[in-house]
This record gives sequence, structure tokens and C-alpha cells, in this order.
Amino acid sequence: MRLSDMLTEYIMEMLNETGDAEIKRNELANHFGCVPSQINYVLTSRFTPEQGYIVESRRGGGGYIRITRINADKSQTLMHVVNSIGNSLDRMTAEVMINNLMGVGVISEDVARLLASAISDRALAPIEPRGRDIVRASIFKNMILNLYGR
Amino acid sequence: MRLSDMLTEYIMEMLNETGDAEIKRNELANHFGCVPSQINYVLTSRFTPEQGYIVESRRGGGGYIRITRINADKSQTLMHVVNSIGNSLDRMTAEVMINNLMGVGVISEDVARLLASAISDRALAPIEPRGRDIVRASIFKNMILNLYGR
DNA sequence: GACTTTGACTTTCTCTGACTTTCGTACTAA
DNA sequence: TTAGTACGAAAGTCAGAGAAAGTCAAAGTC
Repeated sequence: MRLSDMLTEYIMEMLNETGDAEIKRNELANHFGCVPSQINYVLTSRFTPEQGYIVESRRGGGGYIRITRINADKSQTLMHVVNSIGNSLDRMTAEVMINNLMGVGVISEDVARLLASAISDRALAPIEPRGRDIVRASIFKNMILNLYGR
Repeated sequence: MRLSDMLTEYIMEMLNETGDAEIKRNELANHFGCVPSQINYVLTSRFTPEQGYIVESRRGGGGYIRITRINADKSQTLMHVVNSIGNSLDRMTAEVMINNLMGVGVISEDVARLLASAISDRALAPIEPRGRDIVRASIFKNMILNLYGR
């Protein structure tokens, strides 16, 4: 079996176990009895963004390489939420949605708070209560769609 | 774990507890069993103005180093913006404001995009054009105010 | 010919120690 | 007093050593 494939397998396993893999290039190379730059080759050929991975690293003493899987579900989840909204959305339902998205890790706390404040009754106070849910749906969908694009 | 990271963590904690951190370089170095100039390294690599910190110091007997987060400016700027908004706000003006805030580094690009999408004509489409600016002002102020608290 | 593997060389980040600058205080001289 | 000086106690600077990771081209394999 190829060296590259063994390294790939090793990293994949770490990813499956803990969700992300943090390695020390030299250590890993040593462990597999290969040259350190081999690790780079594996990373650039098998863990690219196109293949759904993010690689971060840091040089110098105490350096590291961290590989993370891109959450493919993320954009899907956002889309799903958008599609489930009709042309009206009451505040309670919106807040539940926001909390869910945050709970699943699809949006950060900061984003959640911004969303919540944008569609709060306070923010929409100038609109007569009857019309609020319509506007709320529109704003909410637009904001989520924007997130999706990022 | 790196020495620099431990020192960073230590300072961060002080900042979170009391809002600002005042240290004695030699004491701290001694406490962490390192050379004093290591403190300077951490300060110049992790507590720069770009990263949102101000570092003041004084040499000689009774000297000290004080690290402060530059939140004061931030909330002040945000407040200023909020106060400058009446009960109506057109889209162009809002976008200029958002860009300014981002330019000054008070809000991130992500936040800027969220703000923009929340007050876009598209998001406010359900409202008859003449009423939009009123709602826009309200939403915008609410979102900024929320940032202010953060 | 395309993909792998290797190794020499580069860049970045961290840590250290010698040397410098600044500040406060105590002491001295006019 | 008042000014000036000397000294000690900080913090600042900088260059060099060491520890990782990155790059790239040449050689090897299938």
C-alpha cells in the first residue's frame, strides 16, 4: 500500500474520531518513517477545500497542522430553513429557528444575536402588528441567504 | 503548550475579570520561569492595536505594563452612530454608515454583511416604499445597540 | 505520462540573553 | 532650599539560536 494512502487513512481516522485532526508534521513523518514534506504532499493532494477540508497550520516552536472537515450540511441546513419559511413568520417560531441553528453549530452566537435583534418586535415596532410577520419572514430569509453565500 | 500561549491566556483572564491588566514584567516572567523579554514578545505579537489592544508602560522603580482592550472607542463610535439616526434612514445613508464602521474596524465584514442584508430594499420589500425608511431606522438601531452590548 | 517520494533550501515563529533607556530616589554641593 | 549627580530598579531593544512548517525541483514508480 502506498505511503500517501496510509497517511490519508491515518488522518481520516483521526477526523472520524474527534471531528478534527491536529498533527505535528515532524512527529507524524517520523512515525511513518518518511520525509516531512511527504505530509504536505498528502495534504495538498487529498485534503483540499474542493474535497471538503480546511487545513490550518503554524510554523515555529510548538507549531502544528490542523485538518478540519467542512460542514457540508451547513449550507444545506440553511437552505432547508429558508425553504421552510413561507411569506409569514411569527417571532416565537423565528427565535426557535435561530436557537436551533446555533445549537447545531451552523451559526455563531454573534450571528444569532444579530438575527434575533433584527427581527425582534422592538425592531419592527413601526410596523402595525398585523404586518410584522410578513416583514419578519422577508428579513429573516434575506439574512440567512446572505450567510449561505459566505 | 507554548509559553507564549500560556502568557496570553493569563493576560486574557485578567482582562476578562477586571477589564484591564496591569502587570510587572519581571514578576510575571519570574512566575512563568522565563526571561523578561519574553513578555515583550507576547505583547508585540498578540496584543497589538490591530488586534484591539493598547499597551502602556513605565520604566524605572515602580514601573508597570498595562494592557487595555480598545472597547471604549468601539461602543462610543456605535453610540454615536445610533444617536445620529433619527426615526428615518434611507438605504444609501445606511450603507455608508455600515462601510464606515467596517473601515474603522468597529464591526467585522461578516457583521457588515448581515446588517446590510437586514436593511436592504429586498428584505424590506413587503413594506410599501414610503414606510421603509422608518422601519430601516428602527431595525438598524436595534442591531447596532445589540452589538454595543456585546 | 501521471502520480509519489525525497531532500535541499526557505520562511515563520518562539525563546533567550546581552545591552540600552528611562524613571525615581537619595545624596551632595552651592 | 535648589540643582545637580549618582545609583538602583524597572522596562525596552535587538540580534541570534532553535524549532517547526513550507516550497520546489529532481528522481523514482506504476
